[in-house]
Amino acid sequence: MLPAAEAPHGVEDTHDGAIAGGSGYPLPMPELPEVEVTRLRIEPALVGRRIRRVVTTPDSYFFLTRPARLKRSLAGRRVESLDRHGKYLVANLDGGSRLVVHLGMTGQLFSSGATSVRLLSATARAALAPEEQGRFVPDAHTHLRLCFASGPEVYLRDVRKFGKVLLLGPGETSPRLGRLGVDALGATGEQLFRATRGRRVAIKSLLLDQSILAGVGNIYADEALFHAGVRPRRAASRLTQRECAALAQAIRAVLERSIETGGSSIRDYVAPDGSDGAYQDERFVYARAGESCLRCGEKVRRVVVAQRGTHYCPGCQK
DNA sequence: ATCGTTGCCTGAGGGC
DNA sequence: TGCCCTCAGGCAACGA
Repeated sequence: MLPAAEAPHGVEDTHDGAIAGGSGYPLPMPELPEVEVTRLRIEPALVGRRIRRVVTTPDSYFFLTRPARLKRSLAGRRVESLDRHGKYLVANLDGGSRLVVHLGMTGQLFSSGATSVRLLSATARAALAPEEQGRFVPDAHTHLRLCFASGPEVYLRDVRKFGKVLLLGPGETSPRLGRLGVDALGATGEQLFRATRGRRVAIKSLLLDQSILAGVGNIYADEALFHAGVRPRRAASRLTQRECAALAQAIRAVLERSIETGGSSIRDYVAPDGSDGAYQDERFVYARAGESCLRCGEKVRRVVVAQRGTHYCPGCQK
């Protein structure tokens, strides 16, 4: 795939299917695979480049660092590297400061050099002048816009503003990052077994706890529990060592597989270059309530656990 | 310490 | 057609 930064900064390249709506499935959120895919795709447009100017929307709770300080501190900084911790993206800047981004539920990080951009709300369509058909124009949801001396700009767009952006000074730490548990890609059965001891909450709730495993969200929690054969409402403390091993293995497998296929994109997730992830086609339970289990044929059920839609197969999961 | 609840936000979709 | 209502949910803060 062509790195986003190599695509010409022009209308033509953003033309094809640039603006599109959703497909009608329930809202997923960017989880570890989507954030990792975003990281990989936005990296070429960010790393090695020096920020010249920063444009933001008005101050709001989206900004854990006030816009005025963001603009002041980011201007002139060069992006040295881009890391991911769980669902957080961390841009390391020269001088030692770090720009931290969380995509929340509807966050989109992409560059104007992307080959196409699938925007989340239809209102953005109205922002497109006819002569700029297909080319992204920063709108009211575009909370952060990074301009460089030349070449593509980088946008952080978030319709619902559940995402967050903050700037850490040299050596400064963040409770948000500090609280994160082990990255879910490296989850082991032993870690999971230890973390579940003495915990009476549903195993699904525990999987969503970012201080234990960082990166698992609603979709992959449901999918991993399916593959491990564990019902989401089981008390965490009741899982056996063997089940924890199976669950850790399932978590790693679904996350890795999703990264391979470009991340889920049922509706809200949008790759910076607009390409769609295909993992949605490999879902066994998520958003399949009432449909037949692909493995045993029983009807997939939907319940609410930890205030979140939760899907499982009563035939396959015990 | 752990657990459950609340609020932040806005678009989509259903019902009438 | 269009309005009103509900739902979706990551995360931190809060109260029990």
